[in-house]
Amino acid sequence: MITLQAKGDKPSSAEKLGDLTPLEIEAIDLFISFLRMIGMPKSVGEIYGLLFASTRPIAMDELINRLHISSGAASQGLKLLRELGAVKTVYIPGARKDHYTADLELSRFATVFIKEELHPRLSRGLERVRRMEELLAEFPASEQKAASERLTKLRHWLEKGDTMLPWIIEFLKT
Amino acid sequence: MITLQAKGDKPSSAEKLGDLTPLEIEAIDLFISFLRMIGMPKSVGEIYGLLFASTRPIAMDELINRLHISSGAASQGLKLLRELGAVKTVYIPGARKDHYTADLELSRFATVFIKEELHPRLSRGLERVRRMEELLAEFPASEQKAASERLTKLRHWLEKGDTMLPWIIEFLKT
DNA sequence: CATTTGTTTCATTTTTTATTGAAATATTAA
DNA sequence: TTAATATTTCAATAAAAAATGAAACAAATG
Repeated sequence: MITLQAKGDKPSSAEKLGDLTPLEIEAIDLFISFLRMIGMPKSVGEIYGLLFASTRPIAMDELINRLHISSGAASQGLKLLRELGAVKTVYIPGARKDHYTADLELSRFATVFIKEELHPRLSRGLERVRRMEELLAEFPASEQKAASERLTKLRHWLEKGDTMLPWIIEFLKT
Repeated sequence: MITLQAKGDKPSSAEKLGDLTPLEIEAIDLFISFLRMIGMPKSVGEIYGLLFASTRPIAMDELINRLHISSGAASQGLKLLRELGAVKTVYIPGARKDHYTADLELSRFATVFIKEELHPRLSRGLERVRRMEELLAEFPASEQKAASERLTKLRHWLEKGDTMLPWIIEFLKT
């Protein structure tokens, strides 16, 4: 593969089918790292990163070529990002292929993570604690006290965490 | 393996080398789910879950037997939890083996995650954005504006996120 | 409607992450 | 000491997660 780039070249000239520019690489790296934190595979970070770095809309085959990912990964990654609302399809007159751009509302990632991962887990956690508190009733009195203290502590903590989520969402949105 | 438990038995009788009680199972499940979210393997969740559910200190071989995990997983899991401060060694007069208890300061998990994962990533992200803003200088004026808007937006968002972390830590602690 | 082009699906493969358990090391007891 | 017990380490293995790419499907073109 050709990785050369004429010396004086300013970015944007070597794009399209060429290799990634330094700026693109930085952006991709950044989003790989962030999206991985909320459980997304590398390929999704790459896709969003490249779309974020690029002003003009990009078609799937360009993502495949420039990122060197498979069509499967590109298709699934785009689907996921579209479902999140993090990527939009752009209409380009006379273009056969679909073209994509990054939606810049970054809070979306945090929000989705909170709503779909964190909050449900806290809720299920709280249910569980209640169930545990019931189970505790059948314990010998000797153990009841210490155990129920722990459960109360755990419940308080889960409740507090859950209270916090809407704030965080709000704060990040504005 | 024996999984029976006489009908009238109240918990705590079948412990030690027996199977897990319903309460323990709930606690373990809960902590597997939570600790997995901050990137810890199942075995660590199991260990902390069992220690949390148990009032009395537990030795490593009991963890191994009751959770059916290997000595390696037990040793490494305990090491990690000790390093986090989430598990303490308890001195028991005349006991050969080390005994462990769960530290109940649950905010510790969130705090560690924030300080060791989230904050460093935001910092590195900010560095990167600055680097990108420099790279941008070499761009054709036509692309400069749109791109620099994005970077500014990204930078603001990272800064805002990073501001928030100390609050969250504070709030969860109290 | 046939053909070309673009996209999705999903069984297979690759990569990454976690677990195992035997051997090495450390610790306590006799 | 030495033997017995407890713990850690780490190469090998297993399990989980992600990526691949060929085949099925869909959409646009002429």
